Amino acid sequence: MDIRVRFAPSPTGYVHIGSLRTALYNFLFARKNKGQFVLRIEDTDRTRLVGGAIENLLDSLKWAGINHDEGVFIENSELVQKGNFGPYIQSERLDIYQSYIHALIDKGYAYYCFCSKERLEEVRDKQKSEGKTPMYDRHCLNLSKDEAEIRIKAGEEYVVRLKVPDNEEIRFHDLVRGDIAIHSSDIDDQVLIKSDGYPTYHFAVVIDDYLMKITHIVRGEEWLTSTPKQVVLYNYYGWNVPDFVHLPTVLNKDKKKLSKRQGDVSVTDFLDKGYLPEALVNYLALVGWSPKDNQELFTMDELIQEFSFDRISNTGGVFDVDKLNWINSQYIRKADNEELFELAIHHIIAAGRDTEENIRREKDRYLKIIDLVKEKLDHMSQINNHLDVFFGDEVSFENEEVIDTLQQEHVTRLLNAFMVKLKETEAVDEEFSANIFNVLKNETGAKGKGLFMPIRAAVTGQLHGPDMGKTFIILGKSLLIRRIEFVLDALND
RNA sequence: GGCCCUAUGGUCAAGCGGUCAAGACACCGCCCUUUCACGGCAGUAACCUGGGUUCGAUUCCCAGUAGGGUCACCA
Repeated sequence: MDIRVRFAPSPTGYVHIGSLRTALYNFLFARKNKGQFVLRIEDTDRTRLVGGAIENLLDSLKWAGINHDEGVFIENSELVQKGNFGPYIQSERLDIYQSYIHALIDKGYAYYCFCSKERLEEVRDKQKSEGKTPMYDRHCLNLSKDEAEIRIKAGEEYVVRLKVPDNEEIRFHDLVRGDIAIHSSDIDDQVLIKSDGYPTYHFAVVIDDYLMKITHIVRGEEWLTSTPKQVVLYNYYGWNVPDFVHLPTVLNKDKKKLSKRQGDVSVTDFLDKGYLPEALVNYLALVGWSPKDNQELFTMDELIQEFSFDRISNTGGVFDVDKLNWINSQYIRKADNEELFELAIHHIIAAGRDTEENIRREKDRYLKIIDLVKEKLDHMSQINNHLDVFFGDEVSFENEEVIDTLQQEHVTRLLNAFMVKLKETEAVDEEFSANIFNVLKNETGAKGKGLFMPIRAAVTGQLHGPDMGKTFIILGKSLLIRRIEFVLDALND
């Protein structure tokens, strides 16, 4: 049997990082087993729809390199659907759900319910106050078919509910958690069709997974306890139950489900900060799954090669930004400077430093800077922290220590000597950079930190930073001269 | 509260009856670098508790405890 899996988000906004991991695991499993990966849109809650959410979702998946074979795609900024099991958007499958719900009602496996929301509320409140688990009291279970039809014709609002079997142990197998059994008396008579005619998740997911021939349902752990409801449906229809794989939750530092309040949770948040997609995917793969050996850095192909459900852990994992940063920094160091430049542009503009036009005009210079500082970056938005040093005639002193360094007695003489050499040289090139400190040492007698630090302080305004010689070359002769002039003036005042 | 899942260092995690209980991130120290970073080396730090089963439990079973999930006409 061909392996078929699906990722089935609802278009209610940004893509959560946990969802991305679910999509990733589905994708890896499909690729590893030469199966099909379907993208289905679950938009049955008409009240929570967010415009543009599907496009955003598709963009995020594409950015991450998680590609599907079937379902909803975007082409020439139009949504299109591909595959033999469509439509892949649930709101376009209403007639399908209707026919399947009638089969259920006819067999007595589902029933009409006319209870008002107010009544349901009352029943729930009463049950809660008695310390019971709130559940539908089956008030409408025994309405005759005739009566139901009369009330429907009269225009009364209704829903269709699942008739959960009495006194039965509902069992299913999960590839991560093993055998799970829940007693039917703990399961509510779930609404299957809402009063607006749309199906609920629990109904639509079963119909669609069946019709789309899904073999493995890989989804978040939050679905684990509602799985029996779906298993009941499979049994009523006489369909084979697919394999379930419930993934451990991605948690915050406080071990709660990762949520927006506590920082970045959406894929676009990470894109905006300048994380590389390969790095995010690499890190995410490692929260909840581990390889056989101790490998930490994976290409997508390597992940596909190594991935298997039996190495998924069964405990929720905290999303550790420190480790993400480490992985991202590894990728940045290996990345091509051109690629990093394109990424950096976005952040330099966002920081209000310069226009795209100007940045591109100085591309060569930026490429050298990036090459020099990329090993200091966790993510590309940090590029801005390293740019001041390379731009502007004036030097801003980072702190008191810098000023103390420059106010040492020998420094004016040292800087003047440096100035002379700068003016003498044709260009500040590698040769100049390689020799200048020795020359200054011989001429001024300054040495060690007394030589090196004042120059660094004068040129950059800081006491630490990238290699001095390379910095000289990037700055160039004229800019260096203007800066030394600026500092000498400042020291005179 | 009912039901379900889970329990190894601060974090991710390996382990699947007998190990001095891996590795990575973070942290600390040293080396390299006349700075910072990178890199290299070393270090601190863990099997939730109590009962069983067993010659022997981190590993299997039960209970407790703790954490998480779920109890909607949301997914």
